[in-house]
Amino acid sequence: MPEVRDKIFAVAAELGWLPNAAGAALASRRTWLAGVLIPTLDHDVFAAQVNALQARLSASGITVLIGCSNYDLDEAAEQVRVMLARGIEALAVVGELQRPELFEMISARGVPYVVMYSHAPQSVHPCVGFDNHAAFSKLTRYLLDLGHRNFAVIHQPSLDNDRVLARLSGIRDALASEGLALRPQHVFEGPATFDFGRESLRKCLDTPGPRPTAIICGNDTLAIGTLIEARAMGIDVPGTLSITGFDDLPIAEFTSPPLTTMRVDNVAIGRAAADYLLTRLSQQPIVPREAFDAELIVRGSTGPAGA
Amino acid sequence: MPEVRDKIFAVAAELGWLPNAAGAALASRRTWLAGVLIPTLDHDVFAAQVNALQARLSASGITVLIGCSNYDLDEAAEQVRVMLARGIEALAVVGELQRPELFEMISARGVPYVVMYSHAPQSVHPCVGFDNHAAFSKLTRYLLDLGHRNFAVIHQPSLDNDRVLARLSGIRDALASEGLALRPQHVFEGPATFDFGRESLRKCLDTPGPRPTAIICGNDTLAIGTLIEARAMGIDVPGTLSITGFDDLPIAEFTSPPLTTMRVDNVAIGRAAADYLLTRLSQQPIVPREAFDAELIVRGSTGPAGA
DNA sequence: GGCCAGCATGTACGCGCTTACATCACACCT
DNA sequence: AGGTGTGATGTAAGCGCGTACATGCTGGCC
Repeated sequence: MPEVRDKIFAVAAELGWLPNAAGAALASRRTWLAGVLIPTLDHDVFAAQVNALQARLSASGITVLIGCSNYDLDEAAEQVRVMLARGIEALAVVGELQRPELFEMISARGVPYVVMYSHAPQSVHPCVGFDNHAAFSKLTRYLLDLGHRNFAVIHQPSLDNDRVLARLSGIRDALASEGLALRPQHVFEGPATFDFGRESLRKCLDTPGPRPTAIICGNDTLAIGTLIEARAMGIDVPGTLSITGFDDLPIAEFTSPPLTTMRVDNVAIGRAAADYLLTRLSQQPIVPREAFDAELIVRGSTGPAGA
Repeated sequence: MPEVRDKIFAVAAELGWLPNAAGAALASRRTWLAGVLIPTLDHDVFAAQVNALQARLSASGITVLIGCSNYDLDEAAEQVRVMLARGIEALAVVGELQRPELFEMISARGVPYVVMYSHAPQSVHPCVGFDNHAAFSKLTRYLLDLGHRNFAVIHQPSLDNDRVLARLSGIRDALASEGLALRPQHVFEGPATFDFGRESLRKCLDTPGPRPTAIICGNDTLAIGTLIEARAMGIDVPGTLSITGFDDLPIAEFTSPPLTTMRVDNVAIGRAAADYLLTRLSQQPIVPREAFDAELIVRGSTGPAGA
């Protein structure tokens, strides 16, 4: 009767007793803890991933420790250090651009890990995510096919951020394939806020020389800011200016005009990351890396160049 | 030289050693763990609070365990149980409507706790939040002063949710003070999505009898959905219909018309909750409950009735 | 020079649990 | 009837730390 144990636990719980996890961890050398390292919870994208990952792992009885790096690599490594000290048995980390010691620490302990969100084809790490470079190439390709030749980019801080860096090079490579390049004055880097999008558009249009006919934004927030400002300035979108975003926020469908953007299934990514770690934990054969796709959602904010 | 210890730790860290938290916890009877229980990470409001709380606590060397109840009271109690088993030394929980055993468990262990986000004046629990009832009374009062007499409400699920319940009664009480009441056909309860806002507006206007001149929405998402649909239906906002939200999402400023809503400083709430727990943990005298205020942000989506 | 206070150093116990192993009882087979 | 295997039950060791206490040492004082 193995259920006896459960009965004991049930009655003990009624008496207010709970097993002490520290004792159990020490004795069994199992903590049932996993970690997830993200830049911040303040982005829907990461919150959705973490939520899904946590739901999956907690269904398997494992508790997840959430660490926020605030986009700081040293902070990220430090967070992993404390997670390791707490005995995490698996780790999911957003982005593969990390201090080397981060990966060394977890490898030295034989802790299975997975890089979430980004997926560089030639990465040395197991990844569950999509190819940022390919996604932005596809997006740029779409605009090129629409006849655009003059581009601007408004993007979030690229420092230490492989996702943003990959997106930029995805754009640049697609342009280069047509012999085109970005004018430095047409590249704006700053906080991912509505205001930065607005302000960048104004600066962009104030720049002497040929105006861009398409603006690629690093995410929907920047794109919506740009859209707002374009509207305020009386600029015809997409008539004289096409604008794209990334993330497909729920609101993107309802801006005016509706925003052309790209969609990534963050819930699926979080779930897949959890599943990967779970199979690693159960010593089962390693499943091949899952590559997600960023889907282009064409709406009203983009159109033919010079229409 | 107490710094010797630090040197040892530093050199040990270089060798790849990390202190085992389970061992430390067992021996010192301190886990340096705190918990936070929220409905879901998928809402900016909670994500912001958790982010702030975590930042504050982690600065004091304490790790926070995040539990998501998915708006399920049993799940909430279960989450607290596992947190307790893991040895949390403090707990912040969103909402005071919880299974009694939840509070019993933490009280039995003498674990300090605080209710976040909501703040009922006569609550038996320490609270760090704002008064949902008062906030929606204020909002309703504002609309009444604008001459509105005919209201509709579109709100999120109220089951087991003290915040939503308090909001509804705040509206009802304010109306009652003018001898008014809500027609049941003008109250719509459903998921907090754009779509539910849109669909509710359509149903609302299809309802025979006098049409409302003002619609109070449970949050900005519902309000924006309503706004979108009103626009699509060619309804003049605020000319023939006033619409209000709650949360003051960044986008609220940029809808057309801009959304009248209420703002709550969720970062400050998270921080204050952390501070409260920290002082309780340090055995210092208990500071008085902090009551936050929901600030009314009047924008273009509201105007005089029948203007 | 001896004594003790004060500090540095060393040692061992125990936190609460898991688990491997020893013990025991029982039944079955030869 | 004795031996052996199976399963139930009991026992004790030890996981990796913190800490309280014992021990050793040094210096200052009478």
